[in-house]
Amino acid sequence: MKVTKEQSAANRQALVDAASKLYRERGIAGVGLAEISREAGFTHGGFYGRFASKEELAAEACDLAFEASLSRLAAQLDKHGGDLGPFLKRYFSAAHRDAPGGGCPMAALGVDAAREGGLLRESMSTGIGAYLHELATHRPDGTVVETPTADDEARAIGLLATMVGGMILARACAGAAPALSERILRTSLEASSKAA
Amino acid sequence: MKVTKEQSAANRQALVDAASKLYRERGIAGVGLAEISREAGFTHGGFYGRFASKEELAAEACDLAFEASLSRLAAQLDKHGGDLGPFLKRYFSAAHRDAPGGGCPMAALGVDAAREGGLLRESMSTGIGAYLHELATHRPDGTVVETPTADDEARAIGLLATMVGGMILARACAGAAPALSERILRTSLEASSKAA
DNA sequence: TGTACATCAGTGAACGCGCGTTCACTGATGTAC
DNA sequence: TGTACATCAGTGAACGCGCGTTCACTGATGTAC
Repeated sequence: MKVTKEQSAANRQALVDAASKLYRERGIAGVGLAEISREAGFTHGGFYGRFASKEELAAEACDLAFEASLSRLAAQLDKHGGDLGPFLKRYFSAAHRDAPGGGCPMAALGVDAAREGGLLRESMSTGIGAYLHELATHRPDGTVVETPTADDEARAIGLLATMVGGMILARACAGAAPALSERILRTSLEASSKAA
Repeated sequence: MKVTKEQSAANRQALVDAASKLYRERGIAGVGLAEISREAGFTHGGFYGRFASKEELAAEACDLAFEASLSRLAAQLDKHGGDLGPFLKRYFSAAHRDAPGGGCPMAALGVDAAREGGLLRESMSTGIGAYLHELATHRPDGTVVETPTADDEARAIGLLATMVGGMILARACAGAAPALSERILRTSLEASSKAA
């Protein structure tokens, strides 16, 4: 049955929402369109009326995850006068480690983007660029620059590498080596706080 | 047809070899047992005479990748008198970025270990621990300690996080944003060299 | 050392299942008069 | 404003395919005599 244009747009968005969460939790290859459709409240028959392919959904799901992540970063920076500390503390929390579905798109989907290529890698590349820009323009002393220097860029890349690597390592041994996982979180937080 | 015990052991090993490469290239969920068997030169019918499950193969494939990785690290440290520089230069090379199948198990399978859990996460946790130990016991000044201090541990974790995160980010935007990918490799190398 | 036979590594076909994708159909929406 | 009808969002069933796993079978290996 047909629904209103607004409802239809909301329904499409519900699919992207569900995909963004499930893909970050279990990977692109780990979740089927049927499950995503079910999670959003639909049958999967209508999928190809809304998306050209699974790849397109994955790319939009990645975009959405970056939007949320970037606005969280911007909000935290804004709230604390440019101090990255509070943001990093949340980033390296056990809560974030244990809930990838709502967390950092790079730690959750970076490897998938490398494997899948195509639209997802495009989205991921754009997102990484935007994230680096946000980090680079906010200097440790609290000042904000419009055009970051090479040093600003380098600081941002080092910081982001520590964030993504630390989170992936902490997740990779969570449960199996809990003490190690905690130590990785704590140490990565210290290392990134010093750098930022 | 039956084969000699030695041949049978070699055949089993060929499966682990193939799995170790293919899983690192395309992920655990991205490669089937039939393809791995074919790559090793067999039909997939005999698989369950050699392994209890796909999970068991994945764990052994991960173990093998760590063995190779750790001995490469040890060999480089040995060759250059404890200097990590040459190893890091190879780690952050375009060659390593473009050939995950023979490369770092943490950058390639860390996220899969977090998703799959079970035996794979056990293997990954053990491997991460061993890798961190190797890094921690080799100090930047070239000396080797038997029992690393908390500072040694922290240095190792910060270093490994930069390695894994930098490699994953470089791979995630390779092709789609080549200049950015190169910059991530170069900057991560500088950041990790300074830390080590 | 030579022969007879039990073992078992590997084959090939099949299992139920979920995958991404397609399509004929339904019926409420939104438009034309 | 009220009615007739075309549009099209969403349904439900089906497609071919590859998945992990199972199993009856084959025939060379390795052992017992």
